Amino acid sequence: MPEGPSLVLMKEALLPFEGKKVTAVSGYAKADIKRIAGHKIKDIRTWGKHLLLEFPGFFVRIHLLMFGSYRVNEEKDVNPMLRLGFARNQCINFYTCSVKILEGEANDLYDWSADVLSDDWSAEKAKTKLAAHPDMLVCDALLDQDIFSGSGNIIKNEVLFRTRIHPLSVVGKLPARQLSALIKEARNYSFDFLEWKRQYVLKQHWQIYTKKECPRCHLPVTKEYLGAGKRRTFFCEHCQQRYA
DNA sequence: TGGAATGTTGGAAC
DNA sequence: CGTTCCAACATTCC
Repeated sequence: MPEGPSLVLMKEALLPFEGKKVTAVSGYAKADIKRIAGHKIKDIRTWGKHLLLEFPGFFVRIHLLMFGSYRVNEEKDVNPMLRLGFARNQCINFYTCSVKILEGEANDLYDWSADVLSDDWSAEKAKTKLAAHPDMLVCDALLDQDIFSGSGNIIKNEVLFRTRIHPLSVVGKLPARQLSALIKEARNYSFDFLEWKRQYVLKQHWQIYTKKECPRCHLPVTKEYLGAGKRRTFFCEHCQQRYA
């Protein structure tokens, strides 16, 4: 489910509820979700992997983590973390997710220039942030939500393959051209991901993620658990150059 | 069949 | 006390 592009699709599915009043709230989320009742949803937006439901004076932040899911106007067999009821029996259900309520306006708390899918995305700012972390591995950089908000493990793997950069390359050692390509492709692949996911054909377009053989040179793909979070990483030793 | 995983956090352990 | 590690998450996939 949950890399940035999947959140954009979720937002699209929820858009019909913008401007609608929440008439009932339930769920086992620990946050004070009752206060949502009676308020109209002012705005629905995303920041990376965060879904933001804006109400007057506060907003709800939903993160699907690894296993989260949602349903519109239907129920799953498990209890929802958060259920929002509307007129005429309409509802939104969120399952197995993180729900937080934050005070004020989302605009005051989020920097949309970090969101790889945002109209406000700034490649320049990403470059500045990367320059501030010269020792960081590129496989970690592409998972850093302050630099590439919305990028996840699939995007990481595919972007590194497309740019032919080895995951253990060091940010500060990347030649300017490769650094620019990395930043550009993080956004570019995210939009490909979005459209492929929309068409239910995402998986068939994976070039390296979960693959056994490199599509370029046909040598076996290497699979290792790399980076600070030891995340699953697929790469081609032959086609992806290591800058270290 | 069940181990691993598109993710993050909170708290234990050191 | 800073850093690291790991479990947990009313799950789903292959």
